[in-house]
Amino acid sequence: MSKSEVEELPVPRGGDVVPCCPPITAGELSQADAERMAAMFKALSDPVRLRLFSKIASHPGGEACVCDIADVGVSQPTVSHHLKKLREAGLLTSERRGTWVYYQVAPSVVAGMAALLDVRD
Amino acid sequence: MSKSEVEELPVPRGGDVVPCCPPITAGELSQADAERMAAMFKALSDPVRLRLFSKIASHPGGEACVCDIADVGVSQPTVSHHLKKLREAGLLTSERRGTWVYYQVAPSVVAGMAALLDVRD
DNA sequence: ACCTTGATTCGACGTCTGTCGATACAGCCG
DNA sequence: CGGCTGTATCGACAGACGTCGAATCAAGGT
Repeated sequence: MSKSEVEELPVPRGGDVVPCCPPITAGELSQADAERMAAMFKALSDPVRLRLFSKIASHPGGEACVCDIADVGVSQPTVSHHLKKLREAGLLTSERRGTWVYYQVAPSVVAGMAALLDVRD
Repeated sequence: MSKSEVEELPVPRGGDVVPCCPPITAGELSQADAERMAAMFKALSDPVRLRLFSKIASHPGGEACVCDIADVGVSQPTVSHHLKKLREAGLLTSERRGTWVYYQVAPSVVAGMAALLDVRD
């Protein structure tokens, strides 16, 4: 087994919109859908991760170097740990360019979360 | 101190839209905003809570009796515990009518979460 | 080669969280 | 009143989580 670790969610790249789940008002979530979505919400359920995510999302192009966003009040290993969590949840992708590592938001995945929360009544 | 417990977020009722936070692409979240939003995402970060929430949201009128949604595979005290968490996060309100307790979704709060995740690029 | 800088992994620690059974509370109905 | 049903609280416990310092890996520069 070459990947016994936490399974990394596949991250769709490009402009394709991935309808992860119907709006939550459309019907009950299945057990499987609930677990997948819960994992994504859990990734954003920490203030540090939320700030890291917002720093990346608000950077031009939706991407940022770790060194640009590391100032969130915790140690640098902790920042790395949180970025890994966000990446494993499929909300971010990472790419090494020379000395630095750049993280990008996965827009379609985040849009899927927003679509789930469409509760207009 | 009459409420030394977990502080319950105020739940706006009625049709008024509450712009909790600007889209996450608009700029970095402040520490305080990050903590408030993280608390909401944390409330939806559990599969059981997500299924309870979806059952209520998909009920007509966005409200449901506990007895109608309690079948999610965990014990009744655990269901009650999760509903309390969702209520404390401001995502649900509760109301006792006779023997039964009805939970309703707080649409504007959920809409605020969705607005935060507006990451169109 | 070596050292420096950026980033990840490792190991440990205290805290928070989800779960349960037992118990208590709130209304209805005989 | 006394029992019954629906819901909430309590106390306990195992497992997950966030954090850190130390160590390791990756690229560049001198």
